[in-house]
Amino acid sequence: MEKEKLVLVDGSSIAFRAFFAMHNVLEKFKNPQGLHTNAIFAFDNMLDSILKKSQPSKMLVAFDAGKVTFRTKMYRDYKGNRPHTPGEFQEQLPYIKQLLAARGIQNYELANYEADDIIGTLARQGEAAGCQVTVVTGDRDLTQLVTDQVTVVVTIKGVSELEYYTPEHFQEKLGIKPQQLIDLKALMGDNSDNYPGVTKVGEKTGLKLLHQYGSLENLYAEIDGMKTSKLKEHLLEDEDQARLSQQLATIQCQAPIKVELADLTYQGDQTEELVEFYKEMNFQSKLNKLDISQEQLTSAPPVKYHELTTEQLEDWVATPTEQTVVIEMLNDDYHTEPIIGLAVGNEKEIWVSDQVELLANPQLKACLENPKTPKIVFDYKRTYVALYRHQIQLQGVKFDALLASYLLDVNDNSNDLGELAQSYNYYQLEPDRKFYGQGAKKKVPAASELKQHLANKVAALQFLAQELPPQLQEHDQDQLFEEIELPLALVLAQMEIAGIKVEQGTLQEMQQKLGVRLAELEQDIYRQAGHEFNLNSPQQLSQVLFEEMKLQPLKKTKRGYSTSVAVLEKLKNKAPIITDILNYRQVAKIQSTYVVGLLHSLAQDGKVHTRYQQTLTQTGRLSSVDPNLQNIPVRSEGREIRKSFVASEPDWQLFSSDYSQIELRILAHLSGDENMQQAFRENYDIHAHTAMRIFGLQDIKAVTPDMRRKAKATNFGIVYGISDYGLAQNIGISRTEAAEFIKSYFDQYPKVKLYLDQMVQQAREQGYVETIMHRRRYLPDIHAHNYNVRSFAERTAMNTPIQGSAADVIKIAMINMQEKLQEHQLKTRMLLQVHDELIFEAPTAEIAILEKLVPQVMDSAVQLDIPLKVESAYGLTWYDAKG
DNA sequence: ATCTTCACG
DNA sequence: ACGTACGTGAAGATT
Repeated sequence: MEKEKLVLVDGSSIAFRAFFAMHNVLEKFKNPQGLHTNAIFAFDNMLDSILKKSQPSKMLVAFDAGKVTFRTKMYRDYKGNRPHTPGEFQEQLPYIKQLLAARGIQNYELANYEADDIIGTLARQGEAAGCQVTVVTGDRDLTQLVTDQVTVVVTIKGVSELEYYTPEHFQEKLGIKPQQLIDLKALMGDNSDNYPGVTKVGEKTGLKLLHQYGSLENLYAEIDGMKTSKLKEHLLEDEDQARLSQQLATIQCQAPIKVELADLTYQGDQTEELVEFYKEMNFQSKLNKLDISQEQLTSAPPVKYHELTTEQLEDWVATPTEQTVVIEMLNDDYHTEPIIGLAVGNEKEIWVSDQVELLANPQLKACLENPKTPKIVFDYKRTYVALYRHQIQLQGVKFDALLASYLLDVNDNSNDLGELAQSYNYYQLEPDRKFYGQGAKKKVPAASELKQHLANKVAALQFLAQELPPQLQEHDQDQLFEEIELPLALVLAQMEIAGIKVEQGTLQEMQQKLGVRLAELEQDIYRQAGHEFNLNSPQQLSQVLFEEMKLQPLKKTKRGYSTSVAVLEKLKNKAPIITDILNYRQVAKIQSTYVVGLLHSLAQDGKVHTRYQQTLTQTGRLSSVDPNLQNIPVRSEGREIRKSFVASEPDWQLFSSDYSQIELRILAHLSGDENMQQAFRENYDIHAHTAMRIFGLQDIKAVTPDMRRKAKATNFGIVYGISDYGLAQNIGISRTEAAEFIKSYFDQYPKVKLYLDQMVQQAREQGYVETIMHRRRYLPDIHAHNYNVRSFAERTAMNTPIQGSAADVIKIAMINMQEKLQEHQLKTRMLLQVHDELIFEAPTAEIAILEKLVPQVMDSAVQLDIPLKVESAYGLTWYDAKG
């Protein structure tokens, strides 16, 4: 028969470790009642990994009962130097015990004894009963219990990195037997438990003594034979302390515990209790990991629905009320994904079908296209594009729960209706990740299940459509939602559908040429290295450079030495191979990401249709995927890629307009700094103007290119949330110099300084910062104890209102622009947005109109205290349409 | 799945 | 004393 497995956990030390392991997210892990939950969460993670690894049949988690123990009676100062445990930790302990109950695990504490003693006692009992015992703790003291039957697992970092102490490992590590640990501690004392041991004896000396004498007992028996030394003096002088420390270090293995081995049977998760507990703690991810049915998660009856058929449509159309619309696709790319089902619902009934042909029904089409029938959706843009592919132009959308949830909190951006509903304590919709599975296991379930899922989506959406609008109002975000994000979704859908034409031939030619160059560079590099290797592997490259060629590594990464451009640039003059590598890197990047990547994204119509992610960034910017058209090269030779982007019709051209220094202008506006505002009003070269001011020059003509470069970097730094270190890195000056730059910058633009300080202050006081259109970003880390984490939040507080307001401005401009194009009945199409730039395709005949219209619309998007500036360019390709 | 690198504003 | 500039996405290697 297999041995019974007993797991004993030092709950006190593990909970404490768990708390600090997730201390950096302390303020993010709070349940709706304001209880901190980080230690509970991390503790549960640790339970998962123990249960998985050990598969125990018996288990117990022991806790310290209080500060007073038999050890404090022996020695008043025992653990007397422990700092006060934080309240955020204390409050979680009762819940950790509740968690244990819900997971079917016993916990126990005993007055006057520490968790260690309970564990020691049960470990010996378990051993005697023939169990295989595993002890889990954050404290190395417990390793004194190690035997062939008792393994002690000690957490090294956090709660995930573990060290397994078997007799062999213990021997290897310390060179003594586990039981000798007690005598070692008797000699060296314990700082964290605050007992002294023998003066001047630490781990090294202690071990040496034990190797020589075997035990404390023996040492003092033979101490007369020891030759005279300071050490001997200390040993004699501190004998009492040593003997006391020995007692303190000894784990009591016969504590008068009131639990028996037989009580410790591991029961397994108590599903109902655990579900309630996770709900109370707001542990959405854990709820979803539980292997339970929908019914077990919610007590409500299943959502009722009708099968939507052609005949049913008659009834449905007859009642034209507010409709909730769900168009389902399995994967992300709605430009190509097939629709697998649809559902509609009003306040009375829900209809569902997996028959996509229904979309050809004229009545259904008419209803979806009727602007007077208000619609509720989740992801307007996705829904619009999917229906557009079925010749339906969705109209009348008045609420998008995805957009609303993004505005309410940009942090939880799961983009999943089920998860969103759960965060509002609505549990009748499984998240898609769980319903469809993920990775290789992802698939569409049987029709009946799918239809129930879609009906659940409608119901959840109806719930959210009630829940979210009042919150938008409370945030003062009605305008942002109704006049910006919602109409923008339609504009973006139209841009994505239009797509931009890419000349396949141009790219293929580039692919040829670059392929030849890459092969040459590769051979050159192999020759210089003396052998072939994988040039794309930073690991192998650093082997060649830093080990074989003995170049000086300048920077470390997590896995080895960095081979980034910054490093290689500095090594350039040490070996000719570096230049070739840099060259290879640049060309390889262009080839793989842009030439080959773009060719893969080319659709049947010869165009690429990116998707703009409207609910992703923390600042309100858009992002672009599949392909990313917001990072097509422009600074280097990769710019050639832009020659393949062309207008889609003969005698049309590409036209591009961009805001000049929009972020600095917004800073000038927001801060109200007179000096900066004046510079923009007078239309000075802003970086030169800054240089003149911070270098104390009388005339802008006295500014050298290098001064301007540094001033430009400083301006950027200000926008990013300045730090002397960051600025120093960027322009290659010392930190002291950078600090002087910043000081003189703030002297010249005093209100900028004031404004940035205010933003940090505001984040501290109200927990978030805002853009001019009330886009909000919460910054819980602003209170972090960790300097780095806190500093990051402070820089974010400074940067987000600037970057985010710029995003607001161009979004408004895009909506207005689309309107103007229609109003003037222009054929011009808006195709791309690159943060501060809009790209259009236009008949050559309309270019002259655009040259006036686009800048006019863009710079009047919002009224600021200083003018906005827009610059335009056009040409046959995107390469040419760049000023 | 995560890391490293590098492209953009 | 601490060690970072803000916001993104894709490719390829490695775990």
